[in-house]
Amino acid sequence: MKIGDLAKRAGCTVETVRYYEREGLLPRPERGANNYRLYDASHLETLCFVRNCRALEMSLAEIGTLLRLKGMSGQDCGEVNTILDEHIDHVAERLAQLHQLQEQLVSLRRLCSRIESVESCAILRELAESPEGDCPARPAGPHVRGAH
Amino acid sequence: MKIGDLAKRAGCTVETVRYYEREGLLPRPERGANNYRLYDASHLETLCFVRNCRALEMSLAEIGTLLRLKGMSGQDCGEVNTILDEHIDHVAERLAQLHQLQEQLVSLRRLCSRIESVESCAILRELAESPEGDCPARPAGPHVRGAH
DNA sequence: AGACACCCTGGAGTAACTACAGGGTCAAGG
DNA sequence: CCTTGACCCTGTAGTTACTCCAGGGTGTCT
Repeated sequence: MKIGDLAKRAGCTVETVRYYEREGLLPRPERGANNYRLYDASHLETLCFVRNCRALEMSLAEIGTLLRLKGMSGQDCGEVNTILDEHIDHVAERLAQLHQLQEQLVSLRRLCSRIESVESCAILRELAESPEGDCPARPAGPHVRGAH
Repeated sequence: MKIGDLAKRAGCTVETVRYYEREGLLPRPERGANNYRLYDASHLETLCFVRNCRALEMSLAEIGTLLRLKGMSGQDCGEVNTILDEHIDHVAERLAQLHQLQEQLVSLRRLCSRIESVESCAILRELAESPEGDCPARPAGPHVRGAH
């Protein structure tokens, strides 16, 4: 099958397919007399593998490692499990970080309930504060320490 | 003050300060006879503003807009609130997405509890599945549809 | 005079694509 | 036979928000 068919079946663009080939995630396929790439079912499987991993937001480096492990028959899948566990931890950390961020944003947003002038807007004032009392432009205002 | 002092007070690197200047977020400061940049308190305030916004993961484009609004005295802060609301929505969407991702990852991980060969590992099999039954390499295996 | 810390400019590198520009190939229709 | 349109090719540049040099100048201390 040609690159357009492959891409459609895997749900990505032809540019992405060529990109994966350049990055070494997809083996270089045969070429027809017209220099078109010609793919078979195993290419499709590999591409689906990559796209599924990307949908789970793994990095291409992680996916490359998984593909190498997948190809080493006789090997056990302990490393696969480890990579997945690490990725799960990574996502958990990012989730915690975003939760905290969301709280900070919401409490910042509450500082200005009604429309005021930009000079008196407590949001803008809060955002101009220095990390450790170092921004001397506005000496000391009402300000939500602990919110961030 | 010199760029190193400014950067230290705002908690960032000198490269980042110069980058913000290039991007138009920080006004071009005066230069000394030695061509060194010379900053004052208002530069520090602006830099703190940018860094605080970045800590809240706003984009530099959003921050630029906020800075322009902040500078237009006489203006009301309705647009500021709108930008913040949109950013909060954006973070909320990302949070929901990551929650779903985490569930998918955990149920994928459960497919392989003990160490097996890479040929039989259900994680690797699941990851090779096509989006719509299109990957014909392994005709039909036990497989957790609905997990993703 | 030398060592060291700081400053300058300009350019390359990061992740994972996306979007061309400029060209070739192929099948169908007029 | 010619054209149109859909596909394919290579190679390069752009995206975000920095980070990290290379190669050079400046300022202070000993």
